[in-house]
Amino acid sequence: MIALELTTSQIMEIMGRLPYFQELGNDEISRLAEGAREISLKKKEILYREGDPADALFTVVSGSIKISVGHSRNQEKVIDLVGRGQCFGEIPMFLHGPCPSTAQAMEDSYLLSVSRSALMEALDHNCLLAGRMLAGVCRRMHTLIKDIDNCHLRSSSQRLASYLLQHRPDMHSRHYDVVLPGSKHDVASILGLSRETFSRTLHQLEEENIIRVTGPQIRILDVEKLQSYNGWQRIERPPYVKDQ
Amino acid sequence: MIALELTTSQIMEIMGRLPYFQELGNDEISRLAEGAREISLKKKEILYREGDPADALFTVVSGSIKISVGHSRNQEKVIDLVGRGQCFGEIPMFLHGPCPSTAQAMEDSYLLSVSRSALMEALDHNCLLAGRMLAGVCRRMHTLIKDIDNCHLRSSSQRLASYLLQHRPDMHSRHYDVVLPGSKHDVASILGLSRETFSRTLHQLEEENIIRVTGPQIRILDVEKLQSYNGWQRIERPPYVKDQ
DNA sequence: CGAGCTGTTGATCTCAATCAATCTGAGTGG
DNA sequence: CCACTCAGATTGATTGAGATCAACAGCTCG
Repeated sequence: MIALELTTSQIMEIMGRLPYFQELGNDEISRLAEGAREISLKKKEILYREGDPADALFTVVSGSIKISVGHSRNQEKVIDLVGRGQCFGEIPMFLHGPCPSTAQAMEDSYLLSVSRSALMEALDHNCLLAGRMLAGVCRRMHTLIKDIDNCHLRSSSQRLASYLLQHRPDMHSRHYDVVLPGSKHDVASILGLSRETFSRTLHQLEEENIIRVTGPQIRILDVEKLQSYNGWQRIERPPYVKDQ
Repeated sequence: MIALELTTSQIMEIMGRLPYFQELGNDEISRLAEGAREISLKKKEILYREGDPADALFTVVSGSIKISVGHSRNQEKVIDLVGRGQCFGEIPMFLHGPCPSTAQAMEDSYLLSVSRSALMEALDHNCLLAGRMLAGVCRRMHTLIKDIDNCHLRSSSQRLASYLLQHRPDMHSRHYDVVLPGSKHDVASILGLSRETFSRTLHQLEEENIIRVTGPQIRILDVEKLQSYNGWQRIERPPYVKDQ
């Protein structure tokens, strides 16, 4: 992990283009930039571990970061894959507690970190920023809930189908591509499957001509069949009646 | 679902005591109260379902609410049990989208709802409120992440042990009680177990004199053994070496 | 009382984890 | 250019934990 020496104005330049901070007042950004650092991570490098203290919010400028739990127990479960422009680390920031998760670079990445003090200062004066952060955190929570729902579906093919349908660009597209946001291992972990099961399930759906897999790209050929996996089982079991 | 006819001043009285809104300016509260309604729910009554539109934030004044997903598919997975003073419904509120989950009263309950317009108005002017809501949402996300981690642990006894340890009042207490926040069925669902497996696991730990179960109350007798379930398995598998 | 709900216990079965082996392609260096 | 390594992905065989099915015990409530 390398902290680069950029000038404040360079950092402001970068921040001004990030979703959270764009269109904020120039003085606001400059104060935030005072508490900001740029961080360079090599592929596989770990930014923080579960339980570490934290006093900064991170934004991905380039590259991608894997957020996971259970890393220390050797039972990694991926909860999010954060791409460029997105933020992470809100939880320890606002709860003033240790990190609940581990953050690891999936490829060489540049991050911008903003210190808690600078951020809190900005939040005290700028409601626009607060609103964006609320929306941001809610969005993360929403995908988390979707993933929980997904992992709770019984069969592996249902989970995969549901995942692929979640990434449908719009309600009416019948064919579309999904590019896996990480290695098959990591995506399997998001789905709560072992990499082996994930691989098998992928091939199973391919056999049935529902999808076509080309490396990390999955082309959806038959949305209806995919949905039938998902919407299946509408058990309307008759109520149990004793002696009848 | 009954919307009671309370006077604005009565609502202000109630709001002033809720965590999110206490200590806000009187004029702020009165404007929020304009957009507020009190809602009465009977036990088992559903406030909203997955996919419903929503334009209000809810706070539990008394009673308790179960938040779950997959309700419509007959595969309910409980993601949160919300008690008095706590808020829910932030996600559709800030994402301007449909509810990702279902909210159902676990007992007769009173709620206060605040309309989106009133809340947004307040957030635009009051950074204190925004900060509290950020902390609130982050806290919910934090427990969500803990639960995901938990459900990903292999054995049922590990999950139960981890759950019970999460509710330890402080790091040093060796004996303590955990009162289940809902029916065994619902708690089992939080742990990602069937109620049958949950029951069996409970009795298994009781057999080993680690806990004592009395209805919804669980007394922890042996924290160390409980921790050994959790911290167990520190697989330090030697790296695979071919022909050696 | 009987209906309905929650929780318990027993028997069975299924699906995904696990172990193990192989394959592929990218990267490295002689 | 080939040999070698290494990480990721795949495929096969096995198995065990937990879901499911089934029956029942308590309990509360009208």
